Amino acid sequence: MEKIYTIKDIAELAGVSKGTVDRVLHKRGKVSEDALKKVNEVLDKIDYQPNLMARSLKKKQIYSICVLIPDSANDPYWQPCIDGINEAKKEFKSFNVKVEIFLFDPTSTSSFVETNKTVLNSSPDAVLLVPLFHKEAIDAIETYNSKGIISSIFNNQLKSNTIKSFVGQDLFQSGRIAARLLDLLIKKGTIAIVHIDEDYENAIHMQEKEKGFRDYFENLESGKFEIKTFKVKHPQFKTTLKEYLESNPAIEGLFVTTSKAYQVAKIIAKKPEKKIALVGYDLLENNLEYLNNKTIDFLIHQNPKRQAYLGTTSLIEHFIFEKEISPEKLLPIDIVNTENAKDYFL
Amino acid sequence: MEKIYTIKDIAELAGVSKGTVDRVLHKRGKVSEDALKKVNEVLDKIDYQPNLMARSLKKKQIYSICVLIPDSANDPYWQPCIDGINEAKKEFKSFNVKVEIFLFDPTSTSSFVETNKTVLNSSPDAVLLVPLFHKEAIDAIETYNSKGIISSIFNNQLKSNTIKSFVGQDLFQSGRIAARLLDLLIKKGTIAIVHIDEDYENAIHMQEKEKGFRDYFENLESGKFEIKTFKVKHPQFKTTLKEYLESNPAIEGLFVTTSKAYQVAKIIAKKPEKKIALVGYDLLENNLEYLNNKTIDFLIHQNPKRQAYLGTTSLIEHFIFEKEISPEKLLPIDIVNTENAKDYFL
DNA sequence: ATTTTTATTGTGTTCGAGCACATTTTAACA
DNA sequence: TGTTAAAATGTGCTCGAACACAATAAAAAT
Repeated sequence: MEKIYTIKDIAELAGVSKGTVDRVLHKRGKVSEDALKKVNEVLDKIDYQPNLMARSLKKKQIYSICVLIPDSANDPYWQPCIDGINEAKKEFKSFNVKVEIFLFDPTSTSSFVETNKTVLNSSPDAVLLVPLFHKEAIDAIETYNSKGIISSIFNNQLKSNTIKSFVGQDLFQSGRIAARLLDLLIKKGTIAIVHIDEDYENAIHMQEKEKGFRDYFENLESGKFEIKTFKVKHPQFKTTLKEYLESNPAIEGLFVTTSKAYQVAKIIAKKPEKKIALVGYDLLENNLEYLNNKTIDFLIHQNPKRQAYLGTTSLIEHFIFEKEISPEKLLPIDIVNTENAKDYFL
Repeated sequence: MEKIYTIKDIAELAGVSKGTVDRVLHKRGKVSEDALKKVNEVLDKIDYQPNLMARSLKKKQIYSICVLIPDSANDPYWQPCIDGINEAKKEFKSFNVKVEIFLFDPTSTSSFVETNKTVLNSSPDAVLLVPLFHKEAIDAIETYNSKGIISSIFNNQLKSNTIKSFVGQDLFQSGRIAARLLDLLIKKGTIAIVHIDEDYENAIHMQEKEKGFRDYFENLESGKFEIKTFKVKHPQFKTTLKEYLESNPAIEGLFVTTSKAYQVAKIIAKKPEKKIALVGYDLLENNLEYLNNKTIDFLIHQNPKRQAYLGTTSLIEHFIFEKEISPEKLLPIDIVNTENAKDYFL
């Protein structure tokens, strides 16, 4: 256990006052070359670690972090995010940080824009957001950046060099995993990728998952599988899918790229004459129900709670511990079946 | 954002001095009923959260935590634990905690006992240990307890009411997961549970995994599977397993209950005439090699790094944040295949 | 040489909790 | 009632870093 040095120690070792040491440490100038040298010599010899307790006790500044996430009233997928953020808040409650959650309607672009405006008005030190709307998110982040506000994103990837950090999963790989699981479930046959409820062109996550999924089978070269894509939006969903399945009786497996696998499960559960393998995303209650009755074979866990937690803590720790924010944090892609589902609710 | 109260605030609100408030908060006595009432009334109205920065700045006591883990020179499974502990150390380096790692030889009971003696001599505030040897671990924990030293365990479960906390996995469930995966991999046939390299009677983890595994198939009632058990210890391992497989040609799947699946893989990889499904534990390099060439189908990740990390941080946070130590923390049981293996190395 | 200006260095206070010690109040006893 | 013991309460210093401000030294101007 090596000695812990304080500013006072350094001052004594260098033969100057603690004020001078402080000026050197913070590069505030007003230090003679002679004194600078003396202090730096000591600093080179020892490993000075400022006492963060003392620092944050003294510093009056309260850092403000705003988190923008979709309202879970519209999509239960987002519910765990709140828990993750609150967990981070609780963990750092004694520190000088204020974390505020702002909800927007995931079905409304203008709601997203408006919420960003509100956030901007409160002029926070950092913003963590889910960039659900590509163009609008880029704009918002640009604005934050121009005001010196740090922005991080999670859940959805976005290419922008003003973003400090992304927390999420490798969606291409995620698609490959789904492919591997379906490869295992059915040894051959036709598989349909089902994109529901979101606009394919605007949903990069769907595209990435599809790419990864197809990539797996292309490299397999077995020729045992045929992959199709099926896109559908909500209102007409039920009948459309039913028709699609009836006109494609060769389909042995389905890969649902969103958290809406339960909607598909509802339909294929009614056709017990033939078990269709089904892989989807996210541990929503509805999904778990069909996982447990084995209509859904596997769910891939995107761990929104942990994403939100890590996104928040990395910002908090940046401010209070001066930790660097890692530009990309990819979470493991958890494979969930009947047996380990409950483990993921910590 | 509700106001943050300090002891001084409370003193003013209650019309007493901060010394009195301090006595009430810490139940140090020497407070008149009248003053006690006044302070408690204020305390009831507001939500006082002591400033942990100020507290740990003032408190000079350095808490000492010792961690006892098997030496990874003997078994690479333990290597990640060191990383997990160091991560915890790094995270809390500014706080008044000292974490020391002690290694023991996992093949030697006396090494375990000796290391515990060394730890005891350093009289730490808490001990986190891997109770590899059942009886000796109970004894050690008993001794720690009598000296007022908190003890937590991880990786291996142990029933003892003097233990503060266990971090690990539900091994019964873990066995069920392996069963589910093999059920999926082969639709019928004989499956052997392979216990290698450890003494079955002393290794509760093996027993629990076997119980869970058998439980799954018993409740299946399909009659499609036959489950056998095969125990073997190191030296003669290779030839014995080969003979066993030859004399049991009906075997379609193997479940290896330890991290030594690669040893089994080495053997069955040489019999390409028939693919035997193989499920094992832990992301050792050797295992990953066979996972990638698909000799091993699935690995169950026991996440030793996270176990060690959580075990350590829960003790640290107990001391510096006065957090309660949860008696049991069960980690998710991660299913790993070729596609998501690399995700688990953060 | 003396004053003024500027550069450099040192001192002292603050943050909030914890605790030792000083001071005041109350009770006990002669 | 006065004295002493005991109980209750208040005061003030400390932890380490940050920063304002005072103090000193050096340089420039008169």
